Amino acid sequence: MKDMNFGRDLARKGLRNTKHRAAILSILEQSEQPLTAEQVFLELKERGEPANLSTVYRVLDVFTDKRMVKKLNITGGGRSLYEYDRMVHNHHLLCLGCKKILAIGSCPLGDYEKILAEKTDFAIEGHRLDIYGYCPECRREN
Amino acid sequence: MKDMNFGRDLARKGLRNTKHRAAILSILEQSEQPLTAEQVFLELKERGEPANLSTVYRVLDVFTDKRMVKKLNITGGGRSLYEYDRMVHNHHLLCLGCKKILAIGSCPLGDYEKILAEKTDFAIEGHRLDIYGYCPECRREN
DNA sequence: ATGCAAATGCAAACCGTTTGCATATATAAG
DNA sequence: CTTATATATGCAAACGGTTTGCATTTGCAT
Repeated sequence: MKDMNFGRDLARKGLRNTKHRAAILSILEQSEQPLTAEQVFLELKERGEPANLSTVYRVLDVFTDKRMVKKLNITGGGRSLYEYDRMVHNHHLLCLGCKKILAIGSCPLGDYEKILAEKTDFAIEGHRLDIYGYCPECRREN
Repeated sequence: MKDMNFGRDLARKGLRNTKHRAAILSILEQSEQPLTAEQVFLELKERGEPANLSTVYRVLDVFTDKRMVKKLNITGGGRSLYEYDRMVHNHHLLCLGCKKILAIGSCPLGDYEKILAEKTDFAIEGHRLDIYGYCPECRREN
């Protein structure tokens, strides 16, 4: 967080340092929540670095390829979310009321994957786990 | 499986017994794999009960509402899959090679959800867990 | 400073899915 | 069995998020 140098991060990944890319990376790095492409697009406008929506998609794609950003499909259908990749394995807890998303650092699947690999003879590469429920605030409200 | 009466199942759910609905339910019930709307559409044609694609979507929606079918978003983006709901909690193991999907009856998340509920004060309602890897056949091939 | 590969803007295409409306059909009432 | 009516279907058009082709601009190596 402190003293981020996104230009250097881009160069390290072999990417050109453009203001849009630096801005998008900054937006995602600073966001508490994963963001949609459109939210990134709108935030760029607010920051005075307006970009075309297709540029936003292209940049997010590149970042995803380079493992700088994670693309999430938590909501199931429709739109994707993007979050800054802090290089930790995590999952997400989604509030069905206010739709807020909490990142969860722990993962209960290590042993299970081993058991599953034995049982099925699959080479397990990974998993997706999202958990949903109602957050304390939303529980209080109804 | 034996002696299925889909017309009766439909009536029990308050749905009219049409040939498309009975056929779609039968197709899903007999399928080893979850199917896309288009696959259902094509199979209907093969069975001599051709339906419009929008009808297929509407029927799948109704079935999903009535909990006769589960709508899956395993692949992340793009298309949804539909599977006959056998009323058991399950997860899916997807082969990244041949894309086949295995249903897994076991679920490792019971205790974890309790712990998470305590830690976060969320009321946990459910979760989504998909696991991916390479099946025995695909492992052998490369 | 300059040349070239890569990034961007713009508009149009894309693809899975949904919708409005006219017609056809299943079911309940007589 | 017939009829009335609510519901299901077909068709074509719209939709929403995302992608793409192409002309223009920009970053960066030289």
